[in-house]
Parts: sequence; C-alpha cells; structure tokens
Amino acid sequence: MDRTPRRIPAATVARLPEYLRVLVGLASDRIATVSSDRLAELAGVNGAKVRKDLSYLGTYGTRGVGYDVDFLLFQMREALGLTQDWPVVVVGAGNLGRALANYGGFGERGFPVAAIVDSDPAKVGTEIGGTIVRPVADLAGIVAEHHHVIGVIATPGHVAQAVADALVVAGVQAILNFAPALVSVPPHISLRKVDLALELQVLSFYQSHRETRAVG
Amino acid sequence: MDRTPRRIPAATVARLPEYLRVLVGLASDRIATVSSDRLAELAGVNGAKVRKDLSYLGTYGTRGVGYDVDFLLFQMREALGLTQDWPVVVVGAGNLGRALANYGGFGERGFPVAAIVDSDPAKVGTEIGGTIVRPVADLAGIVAEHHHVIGVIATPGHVAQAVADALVVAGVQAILNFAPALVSVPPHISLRKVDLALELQVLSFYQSHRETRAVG
DNA sequence: GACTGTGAAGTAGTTCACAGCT
DNA sequence: AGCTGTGAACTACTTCACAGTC
Repeated sequence: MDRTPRRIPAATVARLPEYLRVLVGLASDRIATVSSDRLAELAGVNGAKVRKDLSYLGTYGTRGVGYDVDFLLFQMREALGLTQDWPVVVVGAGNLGRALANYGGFGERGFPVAAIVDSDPAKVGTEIGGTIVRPVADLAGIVAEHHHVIGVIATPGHVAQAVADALVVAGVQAILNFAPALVSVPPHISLRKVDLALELQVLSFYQSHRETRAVG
Repeated sequence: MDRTPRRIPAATVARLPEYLRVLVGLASDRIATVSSDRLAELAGVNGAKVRKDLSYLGTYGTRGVGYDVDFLLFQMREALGLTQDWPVVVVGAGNLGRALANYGGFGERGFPVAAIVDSDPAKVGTEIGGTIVRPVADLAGIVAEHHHVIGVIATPGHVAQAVADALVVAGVQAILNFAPALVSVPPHISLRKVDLALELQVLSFYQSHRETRAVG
C-alpha cells in the first residue's frame, strides 16, 4: 500500500518503451505471467535492472511467481501516458517528413499523424500517406483542433530553431527534433532529439577502433 | 607529446558527432579558433564536458586561446573514422526503408546507400532514390563489392533477427537496427539501434508527469 | 524452491575548481 | 588575463546479494 512515487531515473524511463514492446508481445501470445529474468532476456537487459525499474513504477510482482502480464502492461501504458493517443504534427514535407508521415509505426503505437505542414506553397495541398499538406500558418489552428499535440521537426537543420519557435508560439508543449541542429525552447516545453546519422557515426567510430560495443 | 590513447567512454563517443556538426559549421563560417565554452554552447553541453571529452582524443588546445577549428575538425573526423565513406546496405524496401534510402542525410554525412534489398520479388527491380532494389540473395555480393559495408535493418520487427543473421553471414561487421525488436549478433559484430517511436513515448511520459526534462 | 524488492557496493559519467601554460 | 587539462568531489546508474514472501 505504499505507492511511493519516487522520482523515476531518466535511464529507467528510456527503457519503459522496451518493456512495453515485450509485454505487448507476451500478451498477444496469451502468456499470463513473466519473471524479471525472462522479461530482461526479451528486452536485452538483466533481471536486476528490470526489478529495480519496475519498482520505481510502484509495480508489485508476486514473489515466487513473477509479474502478471496484463496488469504490468496496463501499468506500463499508464506510466508512459499511452492510455490516450498523442497526435503528431510533422513540420517539413521533404524526404524526411514524408518518410515519417508514411511510416506507419507512429500511428500504430499511439501517435497518429494529425497534420503535415510545409512552408513551400508548391507542397501545400499535396497528399502524403492520406494526409494533405497544410501551410505553416495553420499550426495554431491544428494545435487548437487537437489535444496535446506533439510537434515533430523534419526540416533541414538551418530552419529547425525557427520551426521550434513557431511550434511553441502555436501552443505545442512537446517537440521531437529530427533535424541535425541544436534547438532550444522555454523550460516548460519538453524536447527530445533523434539524429538518424548519429548512430551510423558511432558505428563508424567502433569499427575504426576495432572494438565491439554492442547495444541492445 | 603524450598521445595517451585512453579508452574513450561511450558517453563521450556519443557526443563526438555533435562536436563534428558544430565544427563543420564553424569551419564553413571561416572561424579559426573556438573555446571550449563556445563549442559547448553550440553543442548544447557545458565547457567542462567539452574539455574532458576532447582530452580523451589526445587533442590539445592552446591555453589562453582555445582550439584550432580546422585541426580539431580533422581530428574529430579521424577519431570517428570518417576519413573514409561507409557504404550502407538498406534491408527492407517498405515505408521505412524507402524513407531512409530517399533521405539524403546519410550520403551527405559519409554513408552513401550502396544498395537496397528486399525479399518481396514485386519490389525487386523498382527504383528508390536512384538505387534499384535487389534480391536478398545478393547480400553477400554487395558486401564483397564494397569495403566495410554497414547493414541497416528497416524491416518489420518480426523478421529483424533473421535479417541480422543474414547480414552477418554475408560478412557485414556493423549493423544499425531500425526495427522495433531485439536483435542479437556474435560479439565481434557492432550493433546499435534506433527506435523512431521510442522518443515519442518518452515525451509522452514526461508530458503525462507534467515534468519538463529537456535534452539537447 | 522460486522469485521479488531493495539496501549496499560498485562503476560510470559529470561537474568543480584550480594549477599551469600562452 | 584567458583558457586548457585534469585530479578530486559529486551524482547517477548498475549490479550484487540476500531477506522476505508466496
């Protein structure tokens, strides 16, 4: 009865989506319970880490038995805030933006593409993956139409900061930046970045140094 | 004169591509020297971290002056192994694979798309971003045609392990996995993963918990 | 007997703060 | 005076190891 809401370490938060993926698989295989060691094996980590991570969620398994898959799945979705959808607005209808909008993986995982916007009038009105490209001026309207929209920056690096500023003005609270550029936002806005080439560069480093550094 | 080749921490390696990006920008602006604090500001970190990171490379700046941009740029490319190109073979010509192959950002940064392969005969022979899709059976040939090819897995999760195995058999030494699945490889193979939806899930977590956790 | 939950120990990464060079 | 390079202090994260529960 001690749902201690301890502060969850960032490293743990980053692993929760992995556990979620594993649990979805177990549930669809009709597996009822799972031990920390088995979950760890499927997620590519170790049992102690799983137990400590889950303990931060206030999730209790059963000693001698393990964790109830359905209950843990529910709790994981709850913890990650995935009991609701988070519509995404993609800014930039170039290669990367089209790619992300066409890639079905976002919608499947609770992040439907609500809109795509682009500053190029030639692109406005074209269709990408069933969504019509809208002008950047529509941003505020798009944010107002939906609840808690996440902004995705898929533009060249040199306009990334301007796009981020526009997203913030439009009322977006969370931004995912795919552009290879540093972006800064007011402290109350959540910001994360993904650099598609960065991991290739890291691989290049380890190949050049003839050391293997495996990462799940 | 003490080019100590200390082991470079993984956290430092992950930041080198950021420094590289900043240095490329400074060099194109014809800026000759940069201090650790300025470099830190442009990379979104702090000065002490920059100095410590650069010290692992055995890179020496000049006290009272800073770092020579061109020299540091050269060293950074050298450290990352980017004095050569690393051709990439994309496995999977679905939405994600087409996206990655069309996305010019890889080629620009030294990772040209050498080939795209797919197991679907209907896709083989079609063109994506100037490259003809080849059958999976061509993998070994593609690896032999080029030096040090990096394999990129852009398939659905349920075939990711089989693709990884095929890449290893074909002689690939480094793999970047975009599929949302755990993949394991022999210890001498470098493996990294990128999960496009994971960062959205992390944003969802922080939004739900109404805490802002900014990340450069 | 099996397996969780967690303090304690160990390891990695960050930041401080300042000596030392230009 | 300005700025690097780095031990030392600190903080975050991981792993161990075992008491507690089923």
